[in-house]
Order: sequence, then C-alpha cells, then structure tokens
Amino acid sequence: MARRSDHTREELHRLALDAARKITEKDGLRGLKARQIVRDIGYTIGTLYNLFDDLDDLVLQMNGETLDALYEACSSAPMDKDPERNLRALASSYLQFTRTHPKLWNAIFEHKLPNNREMPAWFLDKVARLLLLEEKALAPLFPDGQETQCQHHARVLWTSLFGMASVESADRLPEDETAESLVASLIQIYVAGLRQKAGVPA
Amino acid sequence: MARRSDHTREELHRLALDAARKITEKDGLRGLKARQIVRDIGYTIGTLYNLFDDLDDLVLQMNGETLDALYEACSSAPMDKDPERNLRALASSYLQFTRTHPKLWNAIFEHKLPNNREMPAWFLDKVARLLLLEEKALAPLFPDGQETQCQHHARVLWTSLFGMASVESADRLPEDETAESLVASLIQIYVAGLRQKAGVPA
DNA sequence: ACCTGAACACCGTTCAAGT
DNA sequence: ACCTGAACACCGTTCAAGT
Repeated sequence: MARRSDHTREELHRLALDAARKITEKDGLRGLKARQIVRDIGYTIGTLYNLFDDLDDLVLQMNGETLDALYEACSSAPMDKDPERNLRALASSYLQFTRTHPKLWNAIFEHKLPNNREMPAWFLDKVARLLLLEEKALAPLFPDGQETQCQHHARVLWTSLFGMASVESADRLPEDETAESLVASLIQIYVAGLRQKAGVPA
Repeated sequence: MARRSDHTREELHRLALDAARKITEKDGLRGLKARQIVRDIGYTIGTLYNLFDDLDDLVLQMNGETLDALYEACSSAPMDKDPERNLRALASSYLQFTRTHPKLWNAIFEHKLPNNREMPAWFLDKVARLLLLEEKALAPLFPDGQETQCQHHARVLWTSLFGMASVESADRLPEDETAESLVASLIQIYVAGLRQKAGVPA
C-alpha cells in the first residue's frame, strides 16, 4: 500500500495533534501513546514519524498549542486602571482554563525532555509571553521608570498563581479552599502591601 | 538458582530505594527503570516485584522518603515570635533542599498514578504535614481564635513558595531573579499587607 | 522461602518495501 | 512522494522452575 493522499501533510499534522490533545485531555500525558494517536486518525505508526521527529516533538507542539489557547483565554480578561481588578480578572481567566483542561494544562509542566535536550526557544517564548499579561495588569500601580519593580512583582504574583493552580489541579486543597480563594487573598493583601510600601494607602 | 539470602527483605527494600533515589537524582523520574535498579543492587527483575507491588509503588515510597527528608530539613528552621523571620528561615530551608535535590523533589509532583488509582493516605499525610510548619511560622501574627485565618494565609504563602521553587527548578527564571528573591518580596509584602489589614502597622 | 530469568504484552522508533 | 507494517530494542510485569 501507500500514497493514500486522503489528507495533505498539513491536514495530517492537525489531525494528529487534535487526536493527541483528546487523548491527553482524557488520560493525561501518561496515557498518550503513539499507536493510539495513529489508530484514532486511521493511519499507521510510520506516518507519525513522517510528521514529527519523535513523541517529544509532538508533545512539545501540543503543549505549544495549549499555551496559545491559554494566552488567548487570558488575553480576553478586561484591563483598566485598577490593578486589583485587573489581577483578579486575569487570575480568573487563568483558573477557568486550568479547570476546564486540567490534564492538558498539566502536560505543559509534566513533560520533561531527556537530560541532554533543552526546550526550544519558540516554546519558552510562549511561556514567557503569559507573564507580560500579569505585568500589564499590575502596571497601573507603578509610575514610569519603575518597570523593573513592576516586572519583579508581576513575577511574584505569577509564580504564586501557578503554584495555586498546580496544587488545586493535583487535588491537594481541602474542601473549603480553592485556588480562587487563595488567589483572592494573595492579590488583595499583596497589593495592599505594595501600596503601603509606596506610601500610597488604598 | 535461588535463595541467596545475602540480604534480609528489609535490607533489600532499602537497597532498592537507595538505588532508585540515586538514579532519579541523576536522570530524573523519566530515567528510572526497574531493570536498572536491580542491576545496581546485583539482583534480578523478579526480586523487585517480590519487594514492591509495581514501579508506582516503589516511586511512591521513594517520594515518601523525599518528603520525610524535606520535612526534616524544614523542621530545622528556627522559629520565634517574628513571623517574617520564621517564614524566611522556613523558605530558605525549603529552597536549599529543592536546589540540592531538584530531580528528587520534582519526582514528587511529576509522578502521576493511572486514572483510576489515587494517592494513598500515608502519602497525602506527608504532604500535608509540611504545611503545618508554615502555619507555625505564621502563627505569631494571629491572636488565639483566628486559627482558621492563619491556616488560610499559611496556605497562600505555601502554595506560592511551591510555585516559585517549581519555576526555578524548571529553569524558567531570568538571570537576575531567583526563587529566593521572589519569596523575599512575597513574605515582606504579604506580611505587611496582613498587618495593615489587622490594623497593626509594622 | 526466596530468587531467577524466560516469556508476554506493550512501548518508541526505524526502514526496506510497496504503490 | 507517501504510506505501510515488520522488525528492533527496550519497557513493566508475571510466573513456572529452580535451590
């Protein structure tokens, strides 16, 4: 057999990533197998390696698309001159995404390359881009010329948000606590602390 | 062959976990293989399944020991009546551990059981126990009767610390930023915010 | 009672052979 | 040029056979 040409290379690429996404969404990264992907799209194992270097490459691309979707979801959060409202809206969008696609979101951080291999730059860019949204949300609190401080504190809040989402997604929060309740305190109290430090009471 | 009895069951158990720890420390959870473990301790594959239900069981036990070691390291942080100093000391001990054993620490959160299987209670206890240290560090800030609030804010700080350590261990911090610099801001500013809220200026 | 290692089912990956 | 699927090396896991 050979040369089915039912689909172009681009279509096949898309079919494979869509199938991988569905499997990961259901069974997690641990349940994602090359043979299951091709079975789902009606092709054979060899074709997958015509499309991707290896499974790590496929997972990186799938995670890249998840990061794109997460960025899109977070971008839709409304931003104005109230940093607390901005941060709450952004965190809310972020957490809504991680709850809707917990295993897909987890795959981004679960996936580790072998010791010698490092994450490609395009992937790190997609990760870094999200942090800019947090900076933008926090910016109204800082006068011009304090961009460095704004970046620092945006990173504090962003890594904290990541920690809360991560712990929630691992089901390690008690019944009466959610990532949202934790992040609400974080934003309220951290911004109050920042305002106090700057001598600008709320 | 059979019946070597070079080691008791308990000794073998220990040998296997030690070998697993060394492999994970070097190559990460992804590089941990059943056959490598038994090769390192001079036994064969069947013996491993005499000692553990399966590899997941072995990894859970290894991660349990890592949590014990982390708890021990964090317990040594000095505690007094100054919550900021307490929190800084605790975070410092925590981060020193995650930097000394990055792949071992990562294995705790990387390791996912199959969909149907859940973490055993003894493992969750070891995770939960660490949070109590953060509560103890923060307690001087709260009067008697406010234990619930103390627990809540301890969890905010603890999940944030986890996020910072996690991002640092994934090499996703820029040159001029460390988990320590992030956590220093978090503690200083969050506690200032808490004091302000309680009407007790620093 | 304990340990072995062949055997099994299943991986990721390669590649000669087909059309 | 594209697709196939047998083949390979390597997994985790089981278990009959040894002492």
